[in-house]
Amino acid sequence: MRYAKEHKLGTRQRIVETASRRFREEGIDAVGVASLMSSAGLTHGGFYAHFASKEDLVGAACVDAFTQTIDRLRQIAAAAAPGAQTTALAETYLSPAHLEQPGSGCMAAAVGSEIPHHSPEARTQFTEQLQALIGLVEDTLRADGASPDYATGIVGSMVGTLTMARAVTDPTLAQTMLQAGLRQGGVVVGGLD
Amino acid sequence: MRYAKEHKLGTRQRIVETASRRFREEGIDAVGVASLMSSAGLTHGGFYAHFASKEDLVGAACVDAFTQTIDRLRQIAAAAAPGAQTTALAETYLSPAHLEQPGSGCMAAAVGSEIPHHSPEARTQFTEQLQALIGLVEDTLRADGASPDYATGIVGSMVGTLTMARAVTDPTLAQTMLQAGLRQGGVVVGGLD
DNA sequence: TGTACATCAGTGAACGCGCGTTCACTGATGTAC
DNA sequence: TGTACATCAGTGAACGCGCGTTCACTGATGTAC
Repeated sequence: MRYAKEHKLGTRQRIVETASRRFREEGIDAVGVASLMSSAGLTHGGFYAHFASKEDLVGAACVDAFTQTIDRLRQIAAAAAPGAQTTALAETYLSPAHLEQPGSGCMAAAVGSEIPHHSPEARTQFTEQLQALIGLVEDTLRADGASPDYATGIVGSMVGTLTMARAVTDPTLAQTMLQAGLRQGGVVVGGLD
Repeated sequence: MRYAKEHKLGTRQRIVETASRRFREEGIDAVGVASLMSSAGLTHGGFYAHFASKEDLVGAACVDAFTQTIDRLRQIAAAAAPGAQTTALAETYLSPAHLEQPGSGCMAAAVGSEIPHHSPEARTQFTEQLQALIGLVEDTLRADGASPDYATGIVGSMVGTLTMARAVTDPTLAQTMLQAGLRQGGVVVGGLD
C-alpha cells in the first residue's frame, strides 16, 4: 500500500455523503455524476474507481441517508419518557425543520416515488433501510407500552404526509398537513385527540 | 377555421392522456418529449403548438390524472353503504391492483417526491388536485358520520403507504404494508381494529 | 540521509446518446367562386 | 359540381447541452537501497 488504507475509503465516503445530501435535495435523476464529483472536490473521471455505476452509488447513498436518519430519531425517542417516545419521534419527523431541510432528512420522503425506477440492487438497499426505520418505530411503540403492529402504518403515514407537504405550493397548507399527520399517528398510539 | 374545432383539442387531449399515464408509470423525468409524442402517434416538433413547455404539460397531466382518480374513487365510495364509504375508498386505494398499475392510479403516489423539483405552475395544479382528493375523503367521512378532520391524515397515510409498497423489492412486504395502511385508516375512522 | 522507483488515486479529453426547444416546411383540410 | 386557394396541424432536421461511461495519463506518495 503506497497510500494509507483510509485515504481511498475516506474519499469514497465523501462522495457517498455528498450524493446522499444532493439526491435528497434535488432528486436522484437531477444530480449528474460530473456535478456530484465536483461538489465533492473531485473530477468526474475518478468516479468509477469507487463505484461500478451511478446505480451502485444510489444504493450506497440510501444506506448512508437512512443510517443518519435512524440514528438521529433513535436518540430523540430515547431522550423522551416511556409512553411519549413514539410521539417525540413523530413530532421530529413531521416538524417544519424536517419539511424545509430534505438534504439532511428522510430518504423515503425525499425520493420515495423515484425508487421504483431504479435498479433491483439499489431498491433492495432502500428496502432494508426502510425496514430498519420501521423496526425503530416498533421499538419505540414497545417502550411506550403500545403494539408494535402499528409501526408500518405510522411510517407510511409520516412518509406520505411529509412528501405531500413538500409537494404543495401553499406553506400554510403544508403546515396543516404536518399537524394532520401528527393527529393521525397520535390517534393510533394513544388516542390523544 | 379550416379544421373542425375539436380536432386540435382532441390531439392535445391525447397527448395529455399519454403523458398522464407514462409519467405515472415511468416518472416525469424519464419520459422525453420526443418519446411521448411518438407514443401519441405524432412527431416531436408539433409539441410546442399545444404546450408552452414540458412543464406546462406536467401541470395538465396532473389535472388529468387526479380527475380520473377522484371520479373513480367517488363512484366506489358512493356504491358503498353510509358508514362504509371511507373504508371502501381506502380498500380500493390500497388494493394490489392499484399497487401494480401506477399508470392508471394516483398521481400523488406515483410522482409525489418528484413534484417539489418542478415549476410553481405545475406544483400549483398538483396542489389544487390533491386538495380535491382530500375534499372527496372529507365527503365520504361525513357520509359515514365521522369527522372530516381526519381526511388529510388519511390521504397522507394512503399516499405514503402505496409509495413505500411500490418502492420495496419484496412483494410480501409490499402486501403487508397495504394491510397496515388499511388498519391505520380503519383505526381512525371507526376503531375497527 | 539521499535518490531512484513502483504504486495507484485522481485527471481530463473523448465516446455516443437523448434531452428540451426552434423553425422552415409540407400537405390535408374546408371554403369560395 | 369542379377547381383554385388560404389555413394551419403536423413534420423532421437542426441547435446546444449534459448525460453516464471509458481510458490513457499524471504526479504525489511511501518504500527500498
